[in-house]
Amino acid sequence: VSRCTSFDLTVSGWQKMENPGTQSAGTLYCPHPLRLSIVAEEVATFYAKMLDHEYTSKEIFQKNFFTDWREEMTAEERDLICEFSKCDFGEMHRYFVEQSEKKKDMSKEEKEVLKEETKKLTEEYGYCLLDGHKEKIGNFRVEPPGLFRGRGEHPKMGKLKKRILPEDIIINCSNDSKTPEPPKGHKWKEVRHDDTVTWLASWVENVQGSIKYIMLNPSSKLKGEKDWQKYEIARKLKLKVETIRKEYERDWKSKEMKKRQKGVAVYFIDKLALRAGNEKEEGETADTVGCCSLRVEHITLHKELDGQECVVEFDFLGKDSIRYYNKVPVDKRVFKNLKLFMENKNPEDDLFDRINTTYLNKTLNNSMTGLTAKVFRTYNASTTLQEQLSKLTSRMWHKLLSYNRANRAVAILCNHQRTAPKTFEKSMQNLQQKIELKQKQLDEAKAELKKAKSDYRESKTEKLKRLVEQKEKMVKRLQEQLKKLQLQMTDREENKVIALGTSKLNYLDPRISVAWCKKFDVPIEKIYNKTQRDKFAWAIDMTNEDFEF
DNA sequence: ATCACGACTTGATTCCACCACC
DNA sequence: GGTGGTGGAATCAAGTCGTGAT
Repeated sequence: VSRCTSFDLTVSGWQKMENPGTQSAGTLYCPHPLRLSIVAEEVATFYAKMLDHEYTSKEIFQKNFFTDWREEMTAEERDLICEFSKCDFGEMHRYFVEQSEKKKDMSKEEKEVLKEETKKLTEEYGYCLLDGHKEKIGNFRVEPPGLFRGRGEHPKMGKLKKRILPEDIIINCSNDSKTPEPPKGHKWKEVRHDDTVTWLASWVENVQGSIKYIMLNPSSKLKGEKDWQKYEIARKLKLKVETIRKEYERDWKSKEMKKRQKGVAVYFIDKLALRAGNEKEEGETADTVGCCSLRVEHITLHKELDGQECVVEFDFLGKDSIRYYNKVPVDKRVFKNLKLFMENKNPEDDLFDRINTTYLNKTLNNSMTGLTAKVFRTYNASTTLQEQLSKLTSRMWHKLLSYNRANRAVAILCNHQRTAPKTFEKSMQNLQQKIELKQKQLDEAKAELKKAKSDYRESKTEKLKRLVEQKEKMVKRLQEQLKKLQLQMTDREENKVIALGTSKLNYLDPRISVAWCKKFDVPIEKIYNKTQRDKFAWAIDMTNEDFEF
């Protein structure tokens, strides 16, 4: 813990203390400033830094923060500071705003020095040796203390995430390697030599009690091999999927309710690429669901909707509290079953009350070794990309736009969303302006062409003929440019709340993209940036244009 | 069957450096 | 030369799924 500066936390509403007691907690006046102990001050700064963030205004966030903050206070501070609403973090906040201004105003040279320092750190700590190969580490820094920000309505938002000390950290390295030295005056919690796992270091995080790991970068051989395996299993599913579909269709008629539920659940997972939906501890996390944890309240059945029969309307919060909303026409038998599953249940009851992910995965594994619910997502995503690419790629279209569209189809399937960029509206307006300008130019060019043509009809000179040709060319070029801009506009509009990155990185067999690039003579750099090329090096190496997922 | 835990993948958001544009 | 827009990297939360104890 280091004190960068000393703040005065302004606390109002108390009378002057005659003798506050300790040296660290200074004199408190009403409503004058209070000097905090180092530990309490640091925690206070965590909050102060976030002041203009929306979640600091949330009651749960404030409550959790205040409770944890008070635990870090000295007894005296705890006596003085008992009401959150009377604390003013303004001065601290201003300090950090100033700091970031200062950082921005640093000279080029100063920035260069900093850059050099981080580079040195990366070189020293950012790599490890695995089976004699130097490999990049993904996250080689321990997570710093701060306030926990969960996603969605997280019951633990605002809680203090404590500082991790060497005494909390387990090091995992091989027997014969040189054990990394702990910082001076400290010891590691443990040094072990477990070659059945891939992590290099771990610690237990205090908010959720979960284990955090230091692991290798996706570019490493270890991760690459795993990635390749994943896609191979998904390809195996492609060969087997018709049989599996017949299996679960049979389940829809089973006299065992459990089997029926399983059959419908797998149908959803297959058709809609839903996640498995493990059960979660209530009150510990945000209330989100996946397939197996769907509740009655998350679906609405429509015998008929918008001219379609047997429509299921899904509306629930999935991973990261991202809303899944979809209206899907389903098989009649599925529809009937759903009705049955919902009978005599309350909205908050489980839709599939007889099954869970463990059971579901067990039966999937019986159908095909290695098959689990998530394989369907990978399979579905990669197949969709391949289909869309062959459907959309044409000479007429800009190839990258085709790729984007195919990628987008997958992102929509997987419900990968993002919050629209802050600058979205503005950049759309700019584009719109460009389009209008281009349109005007085109109109003018067209008029000129018309005139040139009529001139040419008047007197058929060679010169005028060339003028007509020239104007025709001009119109054509402008038309193309306009079309390109409009396409770009559509592309951007369609991408407003869709995130392409996740599917590209985790669901799309890179060999599909590599093969497509080779087939259509698109440089791989147009599709994958440097990091991505490193991660997918295995695929770039082994794939030719004939690859089929 | 149920549970807790451990390891690993997947995911949105935030941060930051760079580059086109004025 | 400043600046704002953007893509890529970093961050760290939140899933999936397997294991082993009860």
